[in-house]
Amino acid sequence: MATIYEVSSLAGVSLATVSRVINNNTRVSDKTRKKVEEAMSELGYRPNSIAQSLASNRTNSVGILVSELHGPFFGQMMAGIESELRAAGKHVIITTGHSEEDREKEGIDFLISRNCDALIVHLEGLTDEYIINLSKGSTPIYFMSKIIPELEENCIYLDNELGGYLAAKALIDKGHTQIAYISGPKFKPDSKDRLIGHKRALSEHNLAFNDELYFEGDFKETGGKAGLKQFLTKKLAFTALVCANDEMASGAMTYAREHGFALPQDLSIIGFDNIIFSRHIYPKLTTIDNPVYDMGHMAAKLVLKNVYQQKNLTINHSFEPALINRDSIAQL
Amino acid sequence: MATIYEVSSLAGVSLATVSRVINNNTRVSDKTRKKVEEAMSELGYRPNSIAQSLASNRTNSVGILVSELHGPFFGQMMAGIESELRAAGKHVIITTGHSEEDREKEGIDFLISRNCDALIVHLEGLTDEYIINLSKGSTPIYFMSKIIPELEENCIYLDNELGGYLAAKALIDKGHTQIAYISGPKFKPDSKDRLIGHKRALSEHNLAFNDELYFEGDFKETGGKAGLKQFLTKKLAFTALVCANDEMASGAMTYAREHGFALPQDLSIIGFDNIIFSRHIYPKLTTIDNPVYDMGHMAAKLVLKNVYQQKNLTINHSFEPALINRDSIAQL
DNA sequence: CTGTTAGCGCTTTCAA
DNA sequence: TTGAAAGCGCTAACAG
Repeated sequence: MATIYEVSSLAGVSLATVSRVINNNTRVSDKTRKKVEEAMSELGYRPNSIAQSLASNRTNSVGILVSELHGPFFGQMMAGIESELRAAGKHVIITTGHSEEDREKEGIDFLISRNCDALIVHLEGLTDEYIINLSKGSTPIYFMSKIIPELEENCIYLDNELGGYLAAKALIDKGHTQIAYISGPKFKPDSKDRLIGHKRALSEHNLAFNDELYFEGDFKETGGKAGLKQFLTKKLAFTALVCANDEMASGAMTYAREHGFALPQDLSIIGFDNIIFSRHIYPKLTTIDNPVYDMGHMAAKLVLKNVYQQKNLTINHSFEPALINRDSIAQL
Repeated sequence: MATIYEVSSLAGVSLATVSRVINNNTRVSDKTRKKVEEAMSELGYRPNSIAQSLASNRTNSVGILVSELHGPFFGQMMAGIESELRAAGKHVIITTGHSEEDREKEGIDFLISRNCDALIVHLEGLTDEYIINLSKGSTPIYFMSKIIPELEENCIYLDNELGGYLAAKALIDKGHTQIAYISGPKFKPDSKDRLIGHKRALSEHNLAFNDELYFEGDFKETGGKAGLKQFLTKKLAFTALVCANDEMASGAMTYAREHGFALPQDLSIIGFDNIIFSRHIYPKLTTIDNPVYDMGHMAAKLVLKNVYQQKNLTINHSFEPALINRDSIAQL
């Protein structure tokens, strides 16, 4: 591989000049620039990005930490981030935290030790305290689907409360009054906020929240099954079920059908997230859209603006969920 | 951040010695090693990986190119690769090619210019000729779900022919003789091989392949719908449908149900890939397992062995698909 | 507008 | 077993 030296001697200019045309930032005369460019293409020269990084203290890489690499939620998120960053010539280094405190710590350390210019992370296991402390380090960190008051400027988040509200309202609007609720893990803020919104919708319509019809799930298929099972064995009366995400909704549907329910006539179900498959399951799932892809885009823009000084980027930190009407709610 | 200099002066040894303990390869006396380690931890020293890369000409990063970041197939693949590599202290730089020739080229260039030690790629748009030429470069490249005879040692692939065979056989074993087939894009080797296996199963059972009951799909939901629609408008008789992947199977199911079919009684459907959601759709999809996660693992091992000289790694290049029996095939 | 000259922080011969 | 010293390929003052 040709180096900058060879280019400079072939073009008959100095190192610095070649560097300038590579980074086309300072003024170089057109004539000189042309000479250099010719020399570069003649030698098939490509700058060594490692050397650039060492000298400039910038790696043009941003570290991403997600809980899992698979799964529709993170897939969309990564796709949103990567497409934006890639277009700006930056690359992404991706690692996983598996929603566990230790592995998240480790993942972040890993990324930081890799000299990423910035991090975009989706954290589920770490405490806010730890996170705030982390943010004092020299690597800027941005947070997906999370809001930490002290670090609000670094967060991109969804209005989960509104989402919970919309889901409940969709059911109420179709005449449902006995509504069961399968939540995500209580320790996750998303779960809490969605539930708060749910309760607000209920009380706005003078409906009481029934603790018997509440179950704490795990955001996975199994949680949906377990929750519905519990409601059913307790022989509770309800016509509708809100699941705090689509995966649980899918699990609940499967369980319901296995136990003789006709869907949605015997039981209306609404999910949350609008993952790609929600329209493939049967009946097509009515759900709340969670614009993760867009949020990924926005997180990337935030980095581009703050870390790479890109101009003219409008940032908005808060995203709104929206109801996606499909076939899983029956009119009562 | 402390540098190696500070460590060396605090420990009262030379640069070289510190470097040796970092890379704990050469012999350093226990006493010296201990002194250095103490100095390192006292300063909170962490080697600068960029500088290491520049000096050693190794970046400890492997580039991954997938068609898409979302989608269950690539998610599993990346997860397999990342977990193995990460455990070895390597990191992955991920980018996308969107199945298009130009973007795949560009993605590979991008990764190479990033000085990756190796590449693991899933290519769909590039010609074998181009690929073979690429392999002559200095960055070793490994191929997922692909077999290029000249580069077989660098490929990890599935026996698609066998998969196609197993799918057809599953149907035949349940008494089906009129079988429709929705293929993936013809230009993809996977599509071709699956079809070949399908035909072999047919002829082994003295069944003729009916061209009328063949449709070239796109490996997406829409392909499944379009294919089934065509068969239906032509008013062809068939009791079973094989779809060359699960996404198309899901699309076909939706279409069938919208047109009054009871599944699987009126139409048996089998998919291919065993993506996570195949067990969530209704009826639960009988399909052919494609062990992408394991294949990802293996690709990572291949890199660890060949590029990072890790020992004791058994490599096998070829993987076998297997039938996953669920509920979407009716006994005739 | 262009060139000179220090480094960036580490690895790696080569000697001792 | 340890140290000295020469880079790795580039950027970024600074000077001209």
